[in-house]
Amino acid sequence: MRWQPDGRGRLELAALELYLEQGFESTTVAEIAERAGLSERTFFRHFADKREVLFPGGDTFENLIAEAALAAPVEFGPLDAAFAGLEAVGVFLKERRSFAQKRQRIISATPELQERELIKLQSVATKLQESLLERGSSAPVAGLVAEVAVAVFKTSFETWIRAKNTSDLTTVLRSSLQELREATALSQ
Amino acid sequence: MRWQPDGRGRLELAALELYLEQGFESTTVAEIAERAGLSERTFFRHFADKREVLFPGGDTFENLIAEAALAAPVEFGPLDAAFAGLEAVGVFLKERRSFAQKRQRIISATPELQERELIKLQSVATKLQESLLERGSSAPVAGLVAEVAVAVFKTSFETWIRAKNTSDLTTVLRSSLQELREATALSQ
DNA sequence: TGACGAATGTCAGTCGCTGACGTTAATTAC
DNA sequence: GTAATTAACGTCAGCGACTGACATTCGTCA
Repeated sequence: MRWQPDGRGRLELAALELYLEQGFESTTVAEIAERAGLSERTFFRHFADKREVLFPGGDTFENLIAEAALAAPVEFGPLDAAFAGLEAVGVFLKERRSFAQKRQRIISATPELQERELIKLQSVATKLQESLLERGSSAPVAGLVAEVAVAVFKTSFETWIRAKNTSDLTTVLRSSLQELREATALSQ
Repeated sequence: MRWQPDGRGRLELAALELYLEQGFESTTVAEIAERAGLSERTFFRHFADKREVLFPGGDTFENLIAEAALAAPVEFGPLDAAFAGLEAVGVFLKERRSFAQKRQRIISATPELQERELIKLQSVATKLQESLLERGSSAPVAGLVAEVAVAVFKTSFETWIRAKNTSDLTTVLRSSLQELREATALSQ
């Protein structure tokens, strides 16, 4: 075989390493390609741009959430259904915490990458909204709840990533939901 | 005087027009500068990049929200304080609806610009969080509520922009908050 | 008048990214 | 088993976003 296997994976690994070593901005796509033993042009065949290499998996993430939300018990309201979706991610990330931490360190240091992450979360919200619509929510409620659920996810994820002990994202999610309910309850 | 006045303003106007006429991606910074009677280099002295020209005002927006949230009555809980901040934006945008619509048409057509908009909203959330902290909220609650408030703002703003009749953003915000409270209330 | 600073211009250069075209290797068809 | 097809990669040329360095013009103020 002329080519080493899994060129795409090698590019992802090389990019992660170089972004950690030198920072995102001072790393060149040519450098990444070189470390992966490929050409720059090939990098752009695998990834739309220099940032996308840090966001693999495409829409598997969104689909995971959407499906789990859809599969939630019928008696669940939209918010609980949405959270059933988010908890599926919690399970998914359980084994990948250290990778997620490395990745997040890079993203936190780079506004460009934060933008990309935010738009990914936005598409999660959109997908989630569709699920809630299918479950019978009205359009305004589905949009609102999806957006709010993702907002809660953001804060929970951040807490989970920063935690010293290896905590459970699902647990954090549940307590955030609890806090949300308290904060939205009308003060009596 | 050698230079026409308000170069920056001319660049903003030229950019808005060209983005509307030809789309964001097929518009060149050189074109914008030319229409404004300036050089490309000068464009980049006024704006960090090609997108930023659509987001003028810097952080006046965030400050407006943060201050209004801070000025809310002491007896308000964090969520209501946050909404007091958002309503200040509602007032601010009242007279600028048609401009906001043009701008939003461009943004909606361009993922790159959506990314930028999202990170602006993120910095609003951060600023808002600081206000809530000053009001005495705990860190987790402030973060959560700020994030959720901005999420509600996003859906309200979208509704307001799309409305056929010239509705009031503040009104939309209030009804969204009401919907949020219903959605988070435990189903009895 | 002359020194200084603010806004702009010019130029060269790097880097992200794309289109066009050619090459190699595995697979599939016959 | 050979030929056609396809998938993955390489090379090259080129555009456009963005930056650094240096020069210029104009208003201002001593």
